[in-house]
Amino acid sequence: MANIHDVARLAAVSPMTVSRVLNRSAPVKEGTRVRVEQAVKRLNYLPNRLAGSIVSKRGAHILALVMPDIVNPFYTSVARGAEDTARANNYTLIICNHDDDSNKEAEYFRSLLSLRVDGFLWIPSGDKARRHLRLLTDHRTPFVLIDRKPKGYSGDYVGGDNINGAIALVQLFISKRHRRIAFIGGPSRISTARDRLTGYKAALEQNSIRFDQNLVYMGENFTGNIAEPALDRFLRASQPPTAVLAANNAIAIGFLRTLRKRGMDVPQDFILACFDRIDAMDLIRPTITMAIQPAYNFGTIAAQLLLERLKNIIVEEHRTILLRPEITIGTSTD
Amino acid sequence: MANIHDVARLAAVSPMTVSRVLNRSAPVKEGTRVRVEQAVKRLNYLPNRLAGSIVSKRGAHILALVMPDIVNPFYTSVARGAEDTARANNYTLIICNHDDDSNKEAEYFRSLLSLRVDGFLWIPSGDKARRHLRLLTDHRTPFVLIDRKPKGYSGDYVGGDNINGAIALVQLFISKRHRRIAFIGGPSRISTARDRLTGYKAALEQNSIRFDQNLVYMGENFTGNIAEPALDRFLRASQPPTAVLAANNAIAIGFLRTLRKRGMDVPQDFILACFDRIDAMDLIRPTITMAIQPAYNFGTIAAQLLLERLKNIIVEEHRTILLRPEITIGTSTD
DNA sequence: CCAATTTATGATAACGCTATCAGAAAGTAA
DNA sequence: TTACTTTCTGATAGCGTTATCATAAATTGG
Repeated sequence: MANIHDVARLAAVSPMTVSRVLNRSAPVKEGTRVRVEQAVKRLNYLPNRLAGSIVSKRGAHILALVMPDIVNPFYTSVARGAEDTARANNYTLIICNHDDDSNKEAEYFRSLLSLRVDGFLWIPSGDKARRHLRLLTDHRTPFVLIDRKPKGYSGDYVGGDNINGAIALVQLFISKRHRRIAFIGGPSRISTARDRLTGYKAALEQNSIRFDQNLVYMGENFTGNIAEPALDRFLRASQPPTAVLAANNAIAIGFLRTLRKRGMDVPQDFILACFDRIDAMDLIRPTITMAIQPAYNFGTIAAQLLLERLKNIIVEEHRTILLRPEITIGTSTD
Repeated sequence: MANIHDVARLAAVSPMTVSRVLNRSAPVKEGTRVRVEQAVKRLNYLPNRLAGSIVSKRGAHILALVMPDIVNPFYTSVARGAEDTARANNYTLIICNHDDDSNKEAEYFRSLLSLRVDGFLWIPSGDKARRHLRLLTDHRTPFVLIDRKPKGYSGDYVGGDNINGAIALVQLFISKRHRRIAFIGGPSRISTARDRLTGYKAALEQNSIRFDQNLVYMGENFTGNIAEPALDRFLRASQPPTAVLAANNAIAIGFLRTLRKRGMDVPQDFILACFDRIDAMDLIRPTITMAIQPAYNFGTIAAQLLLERLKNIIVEEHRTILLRPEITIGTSTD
């Protein structure tokens, strides 16, 4: 494969002149430039970004997105937003799935830091992930957190307004005269689960509804698998709920699936609402109420913040961007 | 940030010895090794993979996945399979979305070759993408194609058996006594659209049903947007269809959505089947028949083939792996 | 037309690492 | 002990670039 010396030889200039033509890093006389460009074309030469980044100490223009699981459509949209923004700024994006496993996450960080990626977009695995922060700051690699905010973290962050989103959903239930309202959350080591629970409690309190621990199920993960034990718990309650708030899309789907398996359905047995979009929801009948977060924008905005840190100069210390979810009322809430 | 010289100094050895400890590339005496490891730990040193790859000429252990759109759950699963396999082999995965745009695709290839990625997993944008093949072979970067196979391509490939999949679906319609069967395909520059059309035609022929051009709509893309014009076309036919085969999940969803918008539904007005999974299909009523492709395995197998090329030695020239879709019969086909 | 600028180009060193060879240290055999 | 292996370690060079400084060429002003 051709290198910069081959091009230089063919164009009868020094490698340095080739470099200047390719990077526009200094003016080069028209005629020389054309000769170099022809040589580049002739040899099908593509400069080695790795080599360049080593000596210029500028990084190879790579961003990493470390996140739970690309298969969940919510995260997929975040990834797409990040990728589009990265590309628009001539960065390449690496995507890694940690499956909410802090050790897997740690391995990725080591590997990516070793690659000298320019920066991280990061949906952390949970509060334990705070231990990775040191690693990133030690290696002076900037990062922006997305969606989840570990306890005590105060750096750049882009996420949703989970507390008010949950309040709005519960309020909706209450406005439909429901008072036995259940909550299915994810693991409480993850901020989104905590915040949505907080919102749920706050809404109850605002309406003087007594909080009942039997109507809350915090699962070991954010998947549909936790819906069945949650339902079991609710049905065992002395006064079972009539409305259920699921902390995310996957849980809601799991819940609906479990209901139907048991011969129950929405809205006759429970009314249902959840966070995040469910694909093709309009085809499911009755449709579920969703607090849809602007996932794509999570990705674009976070990438922009990160790129600012990379390009600039100095920006404000800590920036927190909270985006409001959009509530889509489903027929299952009637 | 510490480099290998810093570690060497602290451990009172030469950089070369540090390198040997880190890469296990040659035996190092126990005591020395321990000193080096302590120094590495003390300095929080992570070797620079970029620098290493330049001199060892081994690539930085990066694979690239160039594909249409990570937002479609089918491709998402492919990506996840690829990522899991890459990780298991200590490779990092870069994901790029070309949106079926051959120019965007070309830009990515240039950028990724410049990064000296070790190999490509590639779901091409269409037949025009064949022009990029030269670029890859010129730069001696191995690749494996997934899902789509441009006309005339004969290298490594992992995909689905689209012809027989389509035949099976049409056969299913016919077994339910349908004879006016329509097909909604994607652009015919994409092999999956072509092959599914081929299967559709073959099944008709096998059953002595005359092919009717008015019952075929080949859209400009693979999205749900093409469903509406397709339906218009079908309804204008002298004898409208009673069964519809959609070439992928997105088109089927678009079709169902369009139907309902117009006060029609499945299965009373049409029965419906499609390729690829639709998430939470079991919640949609009636459910649609799907030829579900093992997308995750597309990713894992393709990555394995690629890694074989990278690690080995010489493998067979051209390998084609065709995986059969699994047909899930939906109630809409009753 | 000559000096003083400005613009264009090249030579050299360095980035952080590893391949390679050479030499030192340790182990073995006689 | 000596000679011969074998094991370990280091010096050097070089991977493909770019930063930096130096010099050559072109341009400007008087």
